[in-house]
Parts: sequence; C-alpha cells; structure tokens
Amino acid sequence: MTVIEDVTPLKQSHLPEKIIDREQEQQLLHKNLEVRNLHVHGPRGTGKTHLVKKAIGEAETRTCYINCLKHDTQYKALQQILSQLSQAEVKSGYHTSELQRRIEKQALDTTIVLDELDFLLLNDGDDLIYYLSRLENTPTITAITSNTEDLSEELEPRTYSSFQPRQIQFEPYTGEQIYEILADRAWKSLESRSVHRNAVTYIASTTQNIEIALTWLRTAAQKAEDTVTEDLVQEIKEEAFELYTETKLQHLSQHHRTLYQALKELSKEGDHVVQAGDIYQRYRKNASRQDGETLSDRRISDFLKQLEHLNLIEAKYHYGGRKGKTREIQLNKPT
DNA sequence: GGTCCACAGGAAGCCTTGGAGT
DNA sequence: ACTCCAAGGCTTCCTGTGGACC
Repeated sequence: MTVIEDVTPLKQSHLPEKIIDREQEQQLLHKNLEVRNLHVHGPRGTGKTHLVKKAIGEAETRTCYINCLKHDTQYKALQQILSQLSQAEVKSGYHTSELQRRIEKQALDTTIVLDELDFLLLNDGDDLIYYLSRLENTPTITAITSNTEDLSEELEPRTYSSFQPRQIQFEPYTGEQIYEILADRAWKSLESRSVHRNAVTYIASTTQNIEIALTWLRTAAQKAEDTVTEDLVQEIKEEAFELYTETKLQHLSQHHRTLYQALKELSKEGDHVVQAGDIYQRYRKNASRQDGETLSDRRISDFLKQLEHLNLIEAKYHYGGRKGKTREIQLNKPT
C-alpha cells in the first residue's frame, strides 16, 4: 500500500516547469547569465542550483556546469570544463597550461557555472577565477556559494577586479513558501487527499531548507499506510534528517563519513559539544577498525572544515584560554 | 610576566598517477 | 621501455594563538 503515484516531483533533483516564489531571481538570472559574470549567494536549500540549472537549460550559448565540491582544484575544474566543451573524457597528466591552451580554443561564447565555489576557494585559492575572468574571449562565469557572502573578501583584489560579478542574493524561504512548494509537489506526486494539511504545516514551520523539506515529505509518503499525518511526520523527523545528511556526504570520501560518524557517536554518548582532539581520536579508532587506513589529524582537520561548510556541523573557534587553540564542535540539526 | 594548553593551519616534501618525449 | 614532468593526496614539521593559572 502506497500513497505515491509518481515519486519524481518529490525528488530534490526534479526541475518543475514552473518555479514558485522566485520570479525576481529567475528574471535576473535569465537576463544576465549569458552576458555578465554573476555571484549567486544564499543559504543551503534556497533553490540557487535549481534556478541556475533551469537558466542554463534555457540559455542559447554553450554552458558548462561544474560542481566544485567534487572538482575542488583549478586543475580538476579545468579538466571538467574541457571535457564538457570537447565532449570527451580528459585524463590527468597534462600540464595546467596545456589544458588552458585547449580551453582557450573552445571557450568562445560559453557560460561557465561554478557551483559550490566555496570548496574550491578553500582548497586551492582563486587561480581558476583569475584565469577564466581574464581570458581574451572571456566566457561569462556564474559562481554559486553558500558560505561566502562577499567574494571581494575571499578573492585576491586583482581577481575580483577582473571578475566584477553582479550579486544575486537568495533569501531563505518563509514557512508559507515552503508550504506552497510542498503542497504543489504533493499534489503532483501523491494520491489526492492522502496528505494532512497539518503534516505539511509542521514541516514548513520546522525547516527553511527546501531540500530537507522535500526529503522529509518524500520519506513520510514512503512510510504512510494511506495518509501522511502530522504524527507520522514528527515520528520520522530524525530519519529524514539522517537521509539528508547521507545525500550530502555521498559525494565525499569514506573518511568524511567515518569522521561524521565519530562526532555522532560522541554527541550521543554525552556532551553534545565535542573538542576537535576527541573527534580525531574517535575517528582513528573507528577507521582502524574498519579497514585499517587512517589519515593524519592534519588532513582530518581539513575534512572537518568541509563538513562545516556543508552546514552539517557547527564549530566554535577558540584561539586561546584554558582550552588552548581548538574548535568546539557540535552536530548541526539541519533546519 | 612566564608558562601552559590543545590544537589551527601554513609550508615543504614524499608518493603515486598518467601523459609526453625519446 | 625508460625518463621526465606536473598534479593531487597526504604526512611531517613547525609556528602561532591568547586567556588561565601560577
């Protein structure tokens, strides 16, 4: 017994024909995407990627979409750009300048989207942006970030001055907007009258992140005997959050997942605020039990920062005092 | 005011991978 | 087949931090 007729509209990846509540942003994107550099910024789950992808689909120029969470160095991003432009796999081993030379031959009238740019900046600096924004037949670049509000603070002055993006800000969804979107998706996806209004209201009043909201409603619908009730929604809250974090972690390494698991264990065991050193210790213990391979604390420290950027954990930095220089970390209950 | 805390995070170097030249 | 080169992943080493405590 299931209330789902077609699960597609409830999937986060689904791009509906009509997008609710983002008319202004959509227009800005449509008007500017192909003619000038853009910086799209806003918290997670506000529809940035979604709308940019839709704008790409409607663009007349060629487009490249790079997810910098997966391709977090200049080199890897260049490989992706070239591979999308030439429609062929590009292996490693070439000199960066060789990739750049080949891209320059092809990059005419191209729009390049760099999603999750924070991760590339964190890992490899701004060389990629500098290079792309100074190309002779300059492609237009759209950078999407969740953590970096003001790129002029993160980029070298010389990079920012040639990049000069127009900023498009995405505000968090309001409860009413989340409600409206969920209701629309539920109507397309589920049997009629199979969702209680209170159930949707509860989700909409708990989270401003549409990605979480959709995961939540979808999970509830999959569990429902014949109706999605508020009780059911409340009951599966934790499970839905876990599913959301799993999808966020799936693009990262097993070490990231072991690290996250270590923090989860420690916060379950008592203190919900944990010190970095304790997490490293637990990570080492768990990783060596799993397959023996453990990474250094230095490396894991970088991974911890990535989890912070994904908004999965919250870190408070101490630069002195009785605790010394450390981070106090807690799980982020995504809202 | 000197020492300690408990790491953060930069720099340098090692190892592996894969293309290019001979 | 061999050597050379460049890139990323990772480790090792090291310096810096600033309030608490003596």
